Amino acid sequence: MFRTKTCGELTIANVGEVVTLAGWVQKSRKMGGMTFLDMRDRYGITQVVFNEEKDAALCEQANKLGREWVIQVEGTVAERSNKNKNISTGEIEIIANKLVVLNASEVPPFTIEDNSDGGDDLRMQYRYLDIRRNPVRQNLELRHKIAFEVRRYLDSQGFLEVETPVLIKSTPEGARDFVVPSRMNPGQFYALPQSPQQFKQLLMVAGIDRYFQIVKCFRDEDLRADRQPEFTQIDCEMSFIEQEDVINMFEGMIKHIFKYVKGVEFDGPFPRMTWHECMRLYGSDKPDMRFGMTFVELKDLTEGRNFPVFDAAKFVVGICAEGCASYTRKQLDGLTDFVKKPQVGAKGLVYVKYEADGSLKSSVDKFYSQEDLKKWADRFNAKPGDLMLILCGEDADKTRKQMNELRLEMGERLGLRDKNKFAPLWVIDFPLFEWNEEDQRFYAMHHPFTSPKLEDVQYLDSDPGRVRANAYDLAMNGVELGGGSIRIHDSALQNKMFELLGFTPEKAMDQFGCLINAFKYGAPPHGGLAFGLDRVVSMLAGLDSIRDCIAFPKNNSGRDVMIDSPSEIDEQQLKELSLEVKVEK
RNA sequence: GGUGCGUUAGUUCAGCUGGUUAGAAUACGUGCCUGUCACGCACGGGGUCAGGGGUUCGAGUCCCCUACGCACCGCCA
Repeated sequence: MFRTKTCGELTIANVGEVVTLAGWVQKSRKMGGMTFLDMRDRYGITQVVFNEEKDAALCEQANKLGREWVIQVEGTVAERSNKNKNISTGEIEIIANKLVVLNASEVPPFTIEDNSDGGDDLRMQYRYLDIRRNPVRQNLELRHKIAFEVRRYLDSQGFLEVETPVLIKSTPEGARDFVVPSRMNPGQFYALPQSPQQFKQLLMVAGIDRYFQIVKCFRDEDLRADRQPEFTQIDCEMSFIEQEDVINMFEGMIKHIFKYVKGVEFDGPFPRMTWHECMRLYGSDKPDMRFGMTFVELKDLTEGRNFPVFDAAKFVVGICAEGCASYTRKQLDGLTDFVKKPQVGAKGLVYVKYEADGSLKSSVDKFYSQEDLKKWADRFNAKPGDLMLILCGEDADKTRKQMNELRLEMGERLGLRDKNKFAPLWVIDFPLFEWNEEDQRFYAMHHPFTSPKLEDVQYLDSDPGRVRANAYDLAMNGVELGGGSIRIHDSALQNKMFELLGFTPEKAMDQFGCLINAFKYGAPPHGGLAFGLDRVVSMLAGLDSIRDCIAFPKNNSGRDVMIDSPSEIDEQQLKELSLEVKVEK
């Protein structure tokens, strides 16, 4: 037997037992004739003691060990004279009587400790060493636990986990597909699924009325801290349900996860807000609800005072930062620089300080009287000591987006984005279509199978932009955790949708023919949603990047720096695949 | 496709206005040390300053290009 105990389980209760441990050398401390060895495995750290006086040869052997060597130690559990309160095994130590080196190790390129000295890049290159560290391993443990609780909850609700294919058909709508050449069908390609959307709807037609799958999805788009080319969805679909049923079922799932994984319970049902309201109050469809600072519109109060910037603007919007009237010139300049960054894109920032003495001081004093500013302050519901920050612009949507950035920045600066606070929000009533300026046409905001609200069907032809969808997202702390919709199950309505989206019947048939045909054979009313597992895990772990909860993630350029992929393939492989490669420089 | 920041010892970083032999911490090695647990002390080895070009009497430092990394915008139904 390699080991009788792990490095994390021995306590004062085991004193006197003879045990065998196996693990890695975390560190050794030589104190004259005594050597203390910290031995590590997945479960913890146990101190092993070697004493020159008792066994000089064994002690000498121990002194030769280096970091990350794999060893096996047999010894007796003893109570320590000096206890270490920081670790669970800190009350005991092993008096070694036998030491076996199972494998030596080179000096690792970074320290395998909770606070490693290694940078991200290096840790990714040696991810198998990085995962030995507690913080990384704990994220993987959390991920496992969440996936486990998802299965436990959905199983208890009668859901069936069904695997769907990974090699499917490319559809040019939406994100770019990753494609895989088919050797047996020269010149033809599979695509990797961006989501199992069509398959899960087919499973509804197939009568699997409660389906889920924890499934890898692939999108060939540029990456971000919260976007990987391959990511994992908790993909779900239900039949004979309405939007309310879906929302309740999966609100239950999220609550279940938080309760059993994190010990967090939410008070009452999650709040809901329509998409339009979200955009009006937060300038975002995934607002961070951990703090206020909702938008206040001011255009009507700014007119007639000859301030050219506001007069020229079609839209004026502001937020009120509580207790920030004491902001210095430098801080305000910093905020102005922030909104002027190309990523935000505002031209400037107007501020109004509500001083403690009740006076109002602003960057537009020349144009607006105290009385004018008082009216603004009243609309903000501002109190003495508050700071109002105002942006304006031609385009209300654009200006709101800029204000959203500023609001989040202020939330950050004021410490209002507490990682241990969780503020969920169902965003409902998304628009069905989204106008694309570049292509001068409507696109489905969600996907082409999303059903319109019954009462809005009348506007499908006359005013498509006005049509709301039976679509919903779950946002939390400014992150979109998931979203979904009630699907169309009526062929006539589906054809209408394709028509509005500019599909000819032939093109629709070519791309979605299977689903269209399936709908001829008794498709039940159905709908569902999908959560980003990586994002859910990151949320519970308080991570800034989903990379940290993925065992082997890709870097910013979509590369796996550990195995060095993607890579070129040899001529023979290309030939078999009937491919020729031409890389333009 | 674009913007910003970065690249100096194994690692994380400092290096000012261009000026003698490029530093610190940590890791590593050697020695001392019998209750350490971020052990301590002493000594030591360790550098293509990302690569290329330019400016200059002189470049880690200034300029340009390239590569790579990170964050973001576009993109992500």
